[in-house]
Amino acid sequence: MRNGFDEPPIVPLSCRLCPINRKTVCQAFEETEFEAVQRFKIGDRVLPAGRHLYRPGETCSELYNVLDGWVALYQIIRNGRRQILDFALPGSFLGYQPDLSAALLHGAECITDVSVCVFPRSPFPDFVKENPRLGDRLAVMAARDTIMVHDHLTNVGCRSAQARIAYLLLTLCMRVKRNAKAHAAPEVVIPLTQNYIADALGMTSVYVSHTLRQLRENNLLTFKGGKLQVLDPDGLADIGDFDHLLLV
Amino acid sequence: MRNGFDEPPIVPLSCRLCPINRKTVCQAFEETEFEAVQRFKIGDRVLPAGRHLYRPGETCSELYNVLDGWVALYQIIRNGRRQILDFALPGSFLGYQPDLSAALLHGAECITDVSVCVFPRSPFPDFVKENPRLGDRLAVMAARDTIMVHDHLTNVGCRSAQARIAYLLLTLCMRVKRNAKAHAAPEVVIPLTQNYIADALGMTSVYVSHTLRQLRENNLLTFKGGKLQVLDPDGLADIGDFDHLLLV
DNA sequence: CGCGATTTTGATCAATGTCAAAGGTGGTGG
DNA sequence: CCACCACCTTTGACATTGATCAAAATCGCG
Repeated sequence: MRNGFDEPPIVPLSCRLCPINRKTVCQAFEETEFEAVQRFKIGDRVLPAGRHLYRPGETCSELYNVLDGWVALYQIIRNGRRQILDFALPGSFLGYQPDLSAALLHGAECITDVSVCVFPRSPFPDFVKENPRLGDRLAVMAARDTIMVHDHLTNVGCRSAQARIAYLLLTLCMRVKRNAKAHAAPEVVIPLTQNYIADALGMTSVYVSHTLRQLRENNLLTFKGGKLQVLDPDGLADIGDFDHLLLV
Repeated sequence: MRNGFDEPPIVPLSCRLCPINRKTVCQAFEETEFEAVQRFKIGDRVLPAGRHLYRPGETCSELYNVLDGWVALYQIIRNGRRQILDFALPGSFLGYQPDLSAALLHGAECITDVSVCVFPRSPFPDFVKENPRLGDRLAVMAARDTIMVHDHLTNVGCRSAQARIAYLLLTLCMRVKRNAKAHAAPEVVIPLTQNYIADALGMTSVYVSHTLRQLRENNLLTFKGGKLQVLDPDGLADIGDFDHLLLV
């Protein structure tokens, strides 16, 4: 009903078997407490690519754990430009903010088909009070988000176009590999169009295309059809002056 | 001793009388609990302008509540450029991150003389466990920080030089006025050099100078010696396409 | 096969950076 | 009280990056 679309069906899933229960807010719970979470959650939901979980300025009655897929968190300003703030991957907790009943300042758009686990929003503060470790866990996750946005901001503010793209792709590459642990595929799936990359990095999609060609012509990488091949990791890290420090 | 300087002396202050005890993490405590905070804190400290609370890559044994003054949070990348992530004002809680024992990824430099309330770092997680509302409060504050960085990122990524500066100054103006409640002074103190502004907005200080002149010549504002006069609030909000939405 | 969305390419232009030098400003010590 | 120094700001000429516009090529999909 939200956004004028029919909502996809809700599919129940056991929290105990949830593939991301150690990565998201649920890490705050012991194995034996999962049934409380199970009772609290509304269910699971699948959204097609292009659908919005919520839009900037909306109020929302839910909170989301990303189970699968890629989500873009973004803001839009009056001049029409869009800034992508972060790409949310499985394990991200979406929609949390200081005042849960206030309008959301950012939006969340599904880049791929996405499945989420849905929490009800208004009872959430009480749920946190009943589960003290949850507050702690939320703080840690929010602090982690802050660090990621810091790095993103530094990328946008301090680097050239080539460096911005190199850095972004390397970072995403690391995140994807960390999730899909232990397989050294030559190709990494990064399902972004050049337009998403442009909106994330504060540039235009045609300049992204131009810059990607430069990187390709220097045999640093290949990026086509949402698949990234890093041909020269060291060269690319050098271009992107990627510090290898970040473990985020 | 840190940074090779002598540390300024520590001055004890009553938490109950603390001017910012309702704004920072301490908001989690009841009036009657303040003595626990008082026992936990190390003391207060005054640092001169230019001094660093901590630098990127350092480990740190403390956490800080800003009592007075302006602090720049920043990152530096290999090419030597610096990105200012946020300006911390009284009430900010500095140094918190997901893994407290890890090296800090950003630095904190005093823009003005600054006074802080100092917490010990390693006992902090236990302190949070003993005071469940503190975890909650930390989460809220971290979420608030995330929103502020989101806005900052959008500013840097989406706006022109004029708009970036207009937006930043308006935002800071609001924050300052909110702190020093209820006096409609014609001048607002924003103790930043053009270089700080440049590093915050991903531009050079000479272009900041140039752009400030444009704004001044259009009778939008005056900014000299760290004092801002907004001559044309509506015009400035228009240039900075400032949405008035944000209540952060 | 055909359509919409995405990517590519090239030409041109505007915004911002770079460099260099001159002016201001405030603080410190004599 | 003055002189000096460090730092900040201003200015102008020029270089460069990245945006804009427009059109063609490609891709994915029904």
